[in-house]
Amino acid sequence: MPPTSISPQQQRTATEESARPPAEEAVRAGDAVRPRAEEAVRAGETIYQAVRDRIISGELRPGARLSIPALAEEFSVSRSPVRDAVIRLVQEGLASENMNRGAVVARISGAELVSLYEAREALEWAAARLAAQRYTPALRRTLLGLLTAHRAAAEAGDLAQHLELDAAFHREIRLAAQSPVLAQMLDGVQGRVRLAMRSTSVQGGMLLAVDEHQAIFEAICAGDPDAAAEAALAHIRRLKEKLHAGR
Amino acid sequence: MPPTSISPQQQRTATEESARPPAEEAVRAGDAVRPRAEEAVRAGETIYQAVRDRIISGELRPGARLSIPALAEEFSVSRSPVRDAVIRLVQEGLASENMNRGAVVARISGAELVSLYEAREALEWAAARLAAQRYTPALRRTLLGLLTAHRAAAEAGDLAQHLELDAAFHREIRLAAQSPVLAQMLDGVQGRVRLAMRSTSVQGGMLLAVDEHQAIFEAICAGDPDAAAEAALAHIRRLKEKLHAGR
DNA sequence: GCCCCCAAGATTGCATGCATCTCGGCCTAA
DNA sequence: TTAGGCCGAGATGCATGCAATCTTGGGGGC
Repeated sequence: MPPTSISPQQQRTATEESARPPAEEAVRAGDAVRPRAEEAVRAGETIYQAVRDRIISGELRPGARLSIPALAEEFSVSRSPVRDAVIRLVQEGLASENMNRGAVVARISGAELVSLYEAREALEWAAARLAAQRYTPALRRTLLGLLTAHRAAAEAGDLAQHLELDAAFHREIRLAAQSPVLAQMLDGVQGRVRLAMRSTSVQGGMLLAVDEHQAIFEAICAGDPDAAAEAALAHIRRLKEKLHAGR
Repeated sequence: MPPTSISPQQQRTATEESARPPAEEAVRAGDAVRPRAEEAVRAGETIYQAVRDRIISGELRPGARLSIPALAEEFSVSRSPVRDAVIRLVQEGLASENMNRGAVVARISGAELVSLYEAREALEWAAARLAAQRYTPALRRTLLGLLTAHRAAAEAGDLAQHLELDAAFHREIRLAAQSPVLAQMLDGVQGRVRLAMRSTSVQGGMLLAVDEHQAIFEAICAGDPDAAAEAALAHIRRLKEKLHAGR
């Protein structure tokens, strides 16, 4: 299939690949007047999501150019929706741009990474507290499953699985906190942290991370917000201090 | 003067008001080859700032339409930079949009306001801690000046001054924290909180706020991060609980 | 009288044109 | 050889065109 392709959804100038299917326009008889196109998502939204995924997954490294014409051609759209997407990525801090020189995937400096962790400390602290306050047995089951899998992965030394399950654990907690603003901020921080990790590869302590997660888990299940918050804080703070050391 | 006017800076299609100054092009002799136009800011940036100010200042109420053609005409630019600005405002949470129906100034629901305060609790908690760690005498002087003026305003019952000085106090602390990510998040939260206050007018406790600020101030000046964080937390938490009550 | 349908007007989202800007390579001069 | 400036290719930021969609008010059907 072609590299990627946005649902046409509207606007078919038919400049190239004209030869449009002649009478295909009429929908098969019996159909409703308009299938309504389920959701009708904007092209700009699709591109935003796609490029964001590439940045966070590491497919696009820090410093990589986000060329608007190139992306436009790749997604088979004009430059407008691509521009919209890039603007959003810049606003989000995942890309940075210089006047008249386009945007590049952001390079997270050491100082900014520390700042990110300072923010993350506070946010995870709050999220764990709220999660403990809003504890449900379903949460316990979910977290327990993640923890078990995580410990197995850590003992096996599976780094990819570790990263995946670590992120999943934190994601569950911020979902359980049921605070959309907190969750959105943590999402943003998480994305930028992952981006930064492409540059400064500070990893390790997989089993220690599992133990700390377990402490958070136990405090949440005990319905002890203060203990949960403290455990989360200690966990993130340790990661932050590893950054200082790893510098 | 015309309502607003973006620095032309580039692009002069010369559709209207053509009659361009003929030989004015050549700079006065002796000048550098190019004055470089100081900063050369984008039109979209100017519009973003302007509309953002209007939203936060309350000139544009929640629910007000952000009509792209109307704004384009007002600022005497095309729709493109206006579109860019609106996209950024939506991304920031100050506006919301429905597919094919444009954007409106965001209506912050009660639930979202609570969530905003949950996040603000955490962020102010962290900012006060960092400010205490990074204490300098200059910070002491600045905060002391603000506190004195704030107390006077509160005793005089000057609501506008109270709001102004309250915001200034918190701004100083998040500057003193020297954590760009934290500061940016607090900015975003603060903007949306102000927006929400347009709908749910819960105010009061000016003198109490001053007292709480003083407690934060004293802890910071004492170089006690834990006490500063706790004082800030208590301050925001009280405001949050007033929301619950005021509902 | 009330409701549904529909057409006009306005607006959105995307496509595209265009002037300016930046950057790389090449040429000239020291 | 190296420093410095000129030129061209490509990209950016803004302007504008256009089809599809949404909104709104009035007319016809019940």
